[in-house]
Amino acid sequence: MKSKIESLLKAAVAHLQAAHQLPSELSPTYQIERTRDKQHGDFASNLAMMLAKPAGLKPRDLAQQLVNALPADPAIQKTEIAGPGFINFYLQDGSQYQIVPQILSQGAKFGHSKVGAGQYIQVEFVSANPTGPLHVGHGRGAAYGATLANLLDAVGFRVHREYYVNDAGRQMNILATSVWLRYLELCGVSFNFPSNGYKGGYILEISQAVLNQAGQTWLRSVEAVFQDIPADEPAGGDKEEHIDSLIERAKQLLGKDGYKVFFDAALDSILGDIRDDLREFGVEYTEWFSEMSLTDSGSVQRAIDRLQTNGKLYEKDGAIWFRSTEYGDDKDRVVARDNGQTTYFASDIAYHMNKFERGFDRVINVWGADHHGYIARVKAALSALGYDPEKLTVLLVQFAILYRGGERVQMSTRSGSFVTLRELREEVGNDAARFFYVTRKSEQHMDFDLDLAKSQSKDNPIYYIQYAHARVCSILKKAAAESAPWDRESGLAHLHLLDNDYEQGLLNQLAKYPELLERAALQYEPHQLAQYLRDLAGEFHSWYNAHKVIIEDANLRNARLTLSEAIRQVINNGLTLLGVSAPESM
RNA sequence: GCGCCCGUAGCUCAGCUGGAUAGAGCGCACCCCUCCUAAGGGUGAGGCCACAGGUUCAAAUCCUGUCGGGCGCACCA
Repeated sequence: MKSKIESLLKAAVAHLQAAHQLPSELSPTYQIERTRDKQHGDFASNLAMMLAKPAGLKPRDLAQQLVNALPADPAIQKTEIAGPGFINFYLQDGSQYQIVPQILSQGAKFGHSKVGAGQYIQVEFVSANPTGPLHVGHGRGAAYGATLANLLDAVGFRVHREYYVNDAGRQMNILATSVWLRYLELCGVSFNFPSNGYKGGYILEISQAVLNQAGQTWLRSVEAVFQDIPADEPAGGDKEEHIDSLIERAKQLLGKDGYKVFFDAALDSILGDIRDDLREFGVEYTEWFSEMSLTDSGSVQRAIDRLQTNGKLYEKDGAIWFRSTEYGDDKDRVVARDNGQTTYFASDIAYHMNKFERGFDRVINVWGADHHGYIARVKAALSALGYDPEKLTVLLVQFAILYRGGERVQMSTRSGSFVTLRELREEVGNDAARFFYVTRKSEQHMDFDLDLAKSQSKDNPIYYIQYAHARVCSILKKAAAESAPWDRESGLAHLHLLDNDYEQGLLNQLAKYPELLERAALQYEPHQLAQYLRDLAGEFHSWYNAHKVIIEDANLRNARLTLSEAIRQVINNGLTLLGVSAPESM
């Protein structure tokens, strides 16, 4: 409907331009919105106010000219000029009912569109280091990224969902070494565990698994392990030097194959756990992209060479630096350390180069808000490589703060007392977790009330929406049981009987759904869909309480059953995009 | 100190990419099931949209500054 009105207005503008009443070089943006108040008709446009100045006319006078030039259309009953110069459109009586047969015939596809025009878009999200289980912070990124990808899919983009696996680099070495050290402890060796090592309980489980499988093959004496290793921090040394030396010692004592046993055991176990966790959370990926593959395939070196060729690198203090300040970054960044090791940032450059080489029309990164400082350097790298940094959008997700019993749940990575995503899912359920995570704007700090997410009452928006869905199912069942089953044809033929304010409001709300989806997708704001569903469920519950559906009058009954089914379909479609189930009974 | 995000009802948050009287839920005070699931509905109170300037026919929305909160500023990942 909006696009129809837009084309009418365009025609009017063109007509006035042809008559030289408007300058010909105008390229206005056509804003047509649904009115909030029925007194202002069904749709309104502010076009006359926007064009008043360039046209040299008073807004209301221009509005009058536009209205005069507007082609007649059967769907428009009348237009009015109101307020400072709004053009209000009143739809032909009866047109509001058209949405119902549309919903019924399109079913699960209702609301989908083609605005994405098949553009190839990558959404990279979560990408947590495989050094431990996902925690509740990652959960928000997962829910947000997955829902965003679903939305983009629904409006016609070709979506590639990707998880970047940081399986290379120092943290992985610390992890592998930690597993080996725990293994040594299980073999009865006694020593002080490095303060910078990974201490979570899951490490011990991996060590135990290696022990079960390989026996004491990789047991080395405490003397061999710790001889000439610089002191750890509690002993007055440097914890970084300490752990780095232990990593080297592990590689040396275990050999390439032995070290790989621990490295792979750690990676496979933790990454496997992350995959299971996300799958159970309803999050699926097109691709799990390995950082190691970038090094192995020479992409990292290739990216560095390309920057070198473009004159964007220089050497200082033995390290190789990238001139990111040329592109607005705060300072230049190191891509290769003085010990020859390439940095994490170098991998990141190669990864983003790879993304662009794969030919995505658009690339979206969903990052934790604590990474915002990296945006400038990554975009700088893209520019320096000769790509358009505008094609990359980085969306930041703020952390969620958990509350239980009105108290903030304390979390800290250092003490290991963080709440895992799995614990959250087990406590509140997948549906509530998925929904709660996306009810707020992603860049908004969020309070996650665990008690509310668990409560089974109208206070809990997810139950409230699911209950609306179940209620419709229940009505349809009840109607069939009372030998007054829903007659779809009769219902569609008598939609005009739906004339009270509740029903009119519901029809209007349903008609908004396709526009809502499009906006939520293009603005990358899944929370709009969550809000919408809450509103739709609310209007449905009010109607349900005010008017009975299963009544004697067969025509009105069927019309109401038809409207109910349309509501159910839209709620189902929306919940599906959110990754939330739509139960038939509760 | 510099950069990014955020300040809307007592609380948690929307506010349709600048529009016509600022919305919802919770909480609070009342009310509604011989009636399709009360896991629901209704009524009421509650706001100088942090503050000060500016742009505009029009600002919660855009710009500048101030104050307040969060997060970043490694040859770590």
